[in-house]
Amino acid sequence: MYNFKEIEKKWQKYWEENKSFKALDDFSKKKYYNLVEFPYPSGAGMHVGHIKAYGSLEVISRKRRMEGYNVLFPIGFDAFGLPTENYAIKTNTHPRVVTDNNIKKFTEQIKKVGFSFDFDRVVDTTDENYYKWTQWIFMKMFDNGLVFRDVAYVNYCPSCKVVLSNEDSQGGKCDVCHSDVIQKEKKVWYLRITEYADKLLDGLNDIECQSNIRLQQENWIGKSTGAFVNFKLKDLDETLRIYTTRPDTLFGVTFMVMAPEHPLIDKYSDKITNMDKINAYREFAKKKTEFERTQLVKDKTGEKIEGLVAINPINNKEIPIYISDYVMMGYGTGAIMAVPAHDERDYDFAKKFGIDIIEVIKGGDISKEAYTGDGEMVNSEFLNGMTNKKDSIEKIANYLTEKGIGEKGVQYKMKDWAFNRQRYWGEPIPIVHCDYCGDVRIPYEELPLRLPAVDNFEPGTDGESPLAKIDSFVNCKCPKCGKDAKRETDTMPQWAGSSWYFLRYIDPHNDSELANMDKLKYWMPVDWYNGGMEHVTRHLIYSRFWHRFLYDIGVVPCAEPYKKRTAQGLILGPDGEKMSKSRGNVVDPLNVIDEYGADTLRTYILFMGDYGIECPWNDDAIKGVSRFLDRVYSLKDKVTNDDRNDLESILHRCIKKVSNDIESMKFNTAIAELMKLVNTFYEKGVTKNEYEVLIKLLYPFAPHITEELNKEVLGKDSLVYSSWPAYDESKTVDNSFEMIVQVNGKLRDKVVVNANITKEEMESIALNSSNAKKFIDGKEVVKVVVVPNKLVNIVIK
RNA sequence: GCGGGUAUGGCGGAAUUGGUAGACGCACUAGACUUAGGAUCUAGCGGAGUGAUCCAUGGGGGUUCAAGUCCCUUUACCCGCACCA
Repeated sequence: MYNFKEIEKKWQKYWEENKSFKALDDFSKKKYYNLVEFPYPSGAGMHVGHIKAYGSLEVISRKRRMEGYNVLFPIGFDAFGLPTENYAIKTNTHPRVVTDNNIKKFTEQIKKVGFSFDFDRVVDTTDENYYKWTQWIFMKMFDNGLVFRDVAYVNYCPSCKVVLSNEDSQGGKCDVCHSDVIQKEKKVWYLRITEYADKLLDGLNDIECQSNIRLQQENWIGKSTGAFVNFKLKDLDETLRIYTTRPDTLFGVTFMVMAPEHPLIDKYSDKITNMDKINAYREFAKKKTEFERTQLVKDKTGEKIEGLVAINPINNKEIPIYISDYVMMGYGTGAIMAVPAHDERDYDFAKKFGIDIIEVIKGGDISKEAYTGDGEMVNSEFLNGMTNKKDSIEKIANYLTEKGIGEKGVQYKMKDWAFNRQRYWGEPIPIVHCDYCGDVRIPYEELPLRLPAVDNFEPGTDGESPLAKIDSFVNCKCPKCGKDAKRETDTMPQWAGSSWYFLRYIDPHNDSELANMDKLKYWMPVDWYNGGMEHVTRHLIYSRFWHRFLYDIGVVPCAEPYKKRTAQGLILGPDGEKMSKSRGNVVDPLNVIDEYGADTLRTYILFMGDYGIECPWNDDAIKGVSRFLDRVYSLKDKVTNDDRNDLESILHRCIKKVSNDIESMKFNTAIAELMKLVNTFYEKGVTKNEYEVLIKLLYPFAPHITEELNKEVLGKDSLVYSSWPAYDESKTVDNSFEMIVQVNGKLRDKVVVNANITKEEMESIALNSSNAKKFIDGKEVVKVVVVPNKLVNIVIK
């Protein structure tokens, strides 16, 4: 085996000393900005998954440099967050120390893989010169009315003792510890991300990405259009406001449902005659876990609210009101008009509680089930006879507006971003609570608002931030009135720092602004962003939101930060299961580098399968790649100074295939093509020029060995800024091809023929081929199909 | 329930977008060189058959000169969202 240890060390040193991957702020050059999701520097160090995640754009970056681009390919660390804090608590070490150690370890490991990152632009979200600007953005949002505080039911993890956003508690589980999230009433800070819902939705059109990435974001934003309708409560000066996507079914309403947490219930508790039952039901609903709620979908529960009756504004009919947990307080208005004939949930509920079912859309059999399809409107007075859903909705919506009983409306599934965490290791929220002035942000000159030193990082028993115990931090003067005030002691969530890091790479040491506008104009937007699918409904949404906001206040030059977004598939353990410590199937990349070298590891990870799809690790298969690189190395002794052109078309086809495959992230077939080329060279010999092509095409995957061979065999300096091989389309075709002869669609013969043969010639050669003749003889030839440059199909009877 | 995806040898995976199914690699088999091999090289490698051939891309049906690829239908698995009104 070639001496990869020596070679890899040598070239890593060379690149570092020559600052080979430094991105230049030279605006005259054509730029390319490749971004990979920066790692969380955990104590476990680098994972093979990191290498796959960075590997794609590593290859693209190396190729782009050879294509003459000024490439920005940065790396940094997303270092605030719970795992570090928990580790700090466990080992009684300061999170700063833990973070510094982990970053150091990670950096060493990244360098050992030979990634071509620009290490002069490293950002660390926990560095005060960085989080100063995270706080600055927060304050700008505060100034622009995008930050508010509210008492609400929020996702709360009882184990981590922390409030979670919707994005952090998907599926009802805590993102960090996976315990069941409960709903707790708390006063929390929110970022008004819903105000950007439409912009985030529209912007998706400007991002080149796989359809599932776009779709997931669309679903997460969850826009629906419909109408709000106000129902009067009988004998009360009160309206019950509901949201519906089908206002045209208003004549089919036979009951209404309020969420258990709906405020009108408490407001009119004196009017409600069965309040004891209602309260009992609310208790029952509260106790249900997310799991139970989803399991009992068919079996609706609820209670009729006695004493409150609604009036249908369209026909003044009296409508009973129920309470049920199938209506959520967090969506729409927390109350619905129920149309059992045309909604499955309402149907189930009506059947169970014996409520009338009125058909207003023809087409189904409502005695058996709800009909949710389209059809002719009936029992609906002025809507009767209409068959187009759009038209009937439009008509009723106009009617509602005219009569002042409702209006068109839009709803989103996405909710505002619960933004505070009761934890130490995060950005302090730069807000002061003053008894006289309310919530006041600190002056910009006071940034950064530093994290104070503490001894104990444990949150308080009531889920209080550890910062609350530091009097010197908490007690301060109100920036507005100068009286005694108290600082906010919660910190920002993990996702804050990562929502704008790609901007800081552009100008990482700027201490007067987030980043210089001229530099931003040059580098932004990010040309290509690769990362994990798991961030599509979190980081990707958040960072697009922040960037859109920064665009609106004129800090960045473009609305959408990313031009193109791709995602890699997971690397599974050798057993085909997700890698995890508890399963014991984790592959340590450092061990692989030790045994086979970084070039083999990098190339193998991209060779193992379709880049976008998960694929199990295979300890044996890596040997094939190791063998391949060995064969490339040994080939150096076969290189001749000859001049020849019999491999010309093979070479040009190979350049074309490898170039195209890299661009479409089909790295596995690109590498397969290079293996084929090496096999050809072993068979037919190789000249210096041909060898150079191989070396250059292989370089983005295996840079160390190719740099070495480039120097040793070709006597050239470095491949970093050499040129990417070009191919000539006209030279990719041979002057002869293998013509396929089929009889009734079945392969019967192969004949090598001249490339510029006519269709007639092809036909006659096919008809006269001895193998085909055996099948044709004695039969009638009905038809002959000729596909130029490919095949002839003889149809017989 | 809704939305999206996948199904090809013993394994990971290819297939110019309707035109030679199984590229490339692993594993395996035989041989060569070796004191030795977890090294290297040569040959073979979907199934059946001595063979010519036949069968084969989850199952069934269809369109076509030609289907892994298009259409209908069915099964299994994976992923995302989930009582969103």
